[in-house]
Order: sequence, then C-alpha cells, then structure tokens
Amino acid sequence: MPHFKPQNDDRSYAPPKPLYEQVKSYVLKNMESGEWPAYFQLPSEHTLVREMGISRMTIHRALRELTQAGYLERIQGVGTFVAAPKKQPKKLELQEIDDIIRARGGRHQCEVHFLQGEPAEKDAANMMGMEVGADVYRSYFVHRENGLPVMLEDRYVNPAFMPEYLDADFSRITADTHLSRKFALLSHAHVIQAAVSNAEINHFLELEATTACIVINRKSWLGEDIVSAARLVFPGNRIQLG
Amino acid sequence: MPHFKPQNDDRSYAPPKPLYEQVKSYVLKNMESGEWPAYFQLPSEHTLVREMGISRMTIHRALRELTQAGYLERIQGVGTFVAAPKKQPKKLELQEIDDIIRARGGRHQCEVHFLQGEPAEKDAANMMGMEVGADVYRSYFVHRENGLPVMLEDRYVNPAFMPEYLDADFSRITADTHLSRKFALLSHAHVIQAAVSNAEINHFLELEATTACIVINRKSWLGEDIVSAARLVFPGNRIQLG
DNA sequence: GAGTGGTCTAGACCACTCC
DNA sequence: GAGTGGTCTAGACCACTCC
Repeated sequence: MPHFKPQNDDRSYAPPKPLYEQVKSYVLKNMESGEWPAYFQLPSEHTLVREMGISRMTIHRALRELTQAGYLERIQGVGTFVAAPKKQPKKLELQEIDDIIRARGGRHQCEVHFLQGEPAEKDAANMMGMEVGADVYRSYFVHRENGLPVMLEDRYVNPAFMPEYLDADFSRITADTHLSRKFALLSHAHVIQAAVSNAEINHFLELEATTACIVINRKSWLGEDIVSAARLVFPGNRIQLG
Repeated sequence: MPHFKPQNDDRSYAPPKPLYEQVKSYVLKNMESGEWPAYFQLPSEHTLVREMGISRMTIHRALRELTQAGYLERIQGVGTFVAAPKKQPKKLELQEIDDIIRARGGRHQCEVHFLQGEPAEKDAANMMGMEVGADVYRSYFVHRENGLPVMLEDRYVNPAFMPEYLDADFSRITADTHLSRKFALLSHAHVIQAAVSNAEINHFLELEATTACIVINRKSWLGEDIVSAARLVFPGNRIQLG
C-alpha cells in the first residue's frame, strides 16, 4: 500500500476506473510482480481500508470478484490468500465457419451437395449411437469464402430430435447454428486430426494436389443422446483455426 | 413479487441462504417458468426494493451477478432485461502431451535436442515481440510415447521472465507445466494449422514419408508481455487431440 | 425532469478461527 | 477476546436515457 493513490479525473477527460477496479488492478499487479506469491496472505480488509482510504464494501467487492475469478482464496475467520497455482486449462475456441470468414472480411456461401434421409450404414450408426439401418438424415455441404472452398461438412442428424432438418435453410444459417438455436443445452465433443486429402476431398474442396487438412469430428449431445455428428475438413493451405 | 417472502431461520436448523442468493433464485425461477421470457424487462431495482423489502445494494448485487453470469443484460438509464439466447461457444481443451500419453496408458519421455541462449533471429523476435538480436532462450524437444515420437516442441522463452529456464528438468515436467507453475496468471493464445512434414520434421519425428501434421502455435502471455512461444508439431498418423 | 442502473460510504451484526 | 471475512442497510451522488 505504500504508494497507492486513487486515480483522479480532475485534470483528465477520461473518467477514472471505479475504485473497486483500481483495487483489483492493485492486487493483480502485486501478484504479477511476484510481490505477493502463491499462498501469500493479503492484508486484511480492515488493513486495506485503512491504508488505501477506501470503504470496506468497496475493498470487499474487489476481493470477492478476484476470488470468483480464481485468483484468491478466502477463508472466513482466517484471511485472504493468493490462490495456489493451478495448471491453467488451455482452451481453444472453435468458431463457426461463417463467423471465421466474416471476421476475415470475406463472404460466406454454403453449397448443399446433398441433404436426405437414408438408412444408417455401419460408420454412421457407430458415430450416432444408432442401429445399423435406422433412418438418419445426412447433409453434405461445401463452405466457400469468396468462392474458394474452405470447409467440407459431412453431417448426420438424428431425425427423432430434428425432424425439420431437411427443410432448413442452410444458405444463411449453418447447421451448427440451427442446432444451437433449437437446443439451448447442447454440448459438444471434438476430436482433431491431421490427414492428407483424398480424391473425394480434392474434388469437393477443388484442391489441385494432395494437401494436409485439419479434420474435426464433432459430436453434439443432448444429455446422453447424440443429436448430430459431423466431420469438418479444412484445407491447411487455406484456413487456420484459433 | 406478489408471493416473495424472505426465507427465515427462526425455526429451522439450516442457516437461510443469503438474501442476494434468494433474489437470484427468484429471478431464475421466473425465467425458467417462462414468466420472464427472453428480452423481458425486469422490474427496476427501485421496484424490487419496494416489493421485496430488501435494500437496493442487495438487489443490485443479485442482478449484477446474474448479469456477469450471462442471464441478464443491463443498460444504464434504460433497464434490466432477460438476455437473448446465445450460441454456445464450442471449446476444445488442449491437454498437455504428457497427460495425453498417460491417459492412453503410455509412457512419456522427453528428449532434449538443444537448450541454449541465442540472439533472436527475425522469426523468433517476431513471435516473441522482442528486438532482433536480443537474447532469447530456445529449447527443442521431442516427446515420445513408448519410444515413438509423437510431438516436436520448438520453444522460445523470454529470459527476462524465466532466467532459470535453461537449468530446468524437462524429463519429468513439461515446459508448459514449468511456466504454469511459475506464473499463475499466464494466458494462452493458439493457432492451429495442418501442414505436411518437411525434412526437419521427418528427421526428428522419425517419419518415413511425408505426413500430414497438426501444427499448434502457442503464445503464453503475462499481461501484455509474451513469456514464451512454442510451435508444437503432431504427426497426424500417430496422435489426435481432444 | 423522471426514471434507470453504477458506484461508494459508514456503519452494523454476524459466523468463524485462533489463542 | 481479538481478528478475520460475509452480509446487509439507508443513504448519497452520479451518468445515462427518454420524453
């Protein structure tokens, strides 16, 4: 606390950050600098009130928000501590293809190659957790960025959950978005692989030579049930993720 | 609010939930029942104060926490609204290579090919946000599963943040884990690509032919500063992620 | 000007821990 | 009993929106 001074806006045009944000920054700064290492006990709320000249409710809000965010741990009757270092989960957000394209300033188009009901073959039945021969919807799309194919989407959908799938409009709304809108509680599991393109992929993605591709297998669950499974193929020379 | 009554513990042994939790439950209950659908404008804080007999700070805390959690949207001067249904972000968790291998029941080994300080070349300087020619640590590891190479890790580390990097033990603890343990506040950004292996990759990963690989570029940030940048190469025929 | 949410205070009472 | 964090209040001032 020796050098804390609340930010003042008397002479500046930008409004100052709220006091509780200033307290949060102050705590994080001490953590980043190593001044307050893991397991370090912070000054008590009472002490911070006195030393920073800020009311206890405001100090408390700052520390509570840092605790909710995982930076601190608080024990009633004992004190406030810098949280033990936990391995940060390294998460990658997989954006929708149309969002990726729009974020790059491109124009997204979706070409429907087929869209039909069919009896599930062994692979499809396996992926969808259905009986071989059961009715399944299958769609096969090529997504283009300014005309150039950037993703192939080969998708199965369980007709029991989405009987209207075959009548949906995929030119403006992706299949994933249709699913998300219908099922608010949908969860997803992904497997990512690299593979070289084969004749099928070369044809639909209009690749001139064998190309390394990212292949994402995505299953979409509603509780215990698989609503949809898709294989997404991205040519490595045209697109990257993340 | 017609039937809201704060929970009372006069005759019960369990302590009552705090008032702000009771307000949160009350709001969520109205949302779940459909009473307050998406875009519905909630009663104002002032109205809730009057009707629930709870002070404004407590009402405010409840609504603020529901807003942070994404259930509500608040606009100063206008009001509080039930949030629009949003598409679920699709996240992929990138596990550490040693965790992946152990999860599959394999034995993980890390082979250090080099580990040294060097002046940053243009690419390295670029990735690390450093000046060309500045000192940078570089490590080059091959990770093996039961003897078979499954990942190449080419990593730069900023010596200013981790002067002890060159003396670390990488046989039992990955570089990423070393970094996570030292810096609790590390954040990561990833770019994933597919590429075919070149002579360097074929050599270190002991690949017999050109192979499609997943390439992850991971940058690890401490605030505004890049602490480390790594290129991780996974041969597509030996490993998949997720 | 009336109504909204955003912040902040000074005080209070409490449950809990440690000695 | 002294110190800790958890909650709650009644009031204040403010920025912002809408009319």
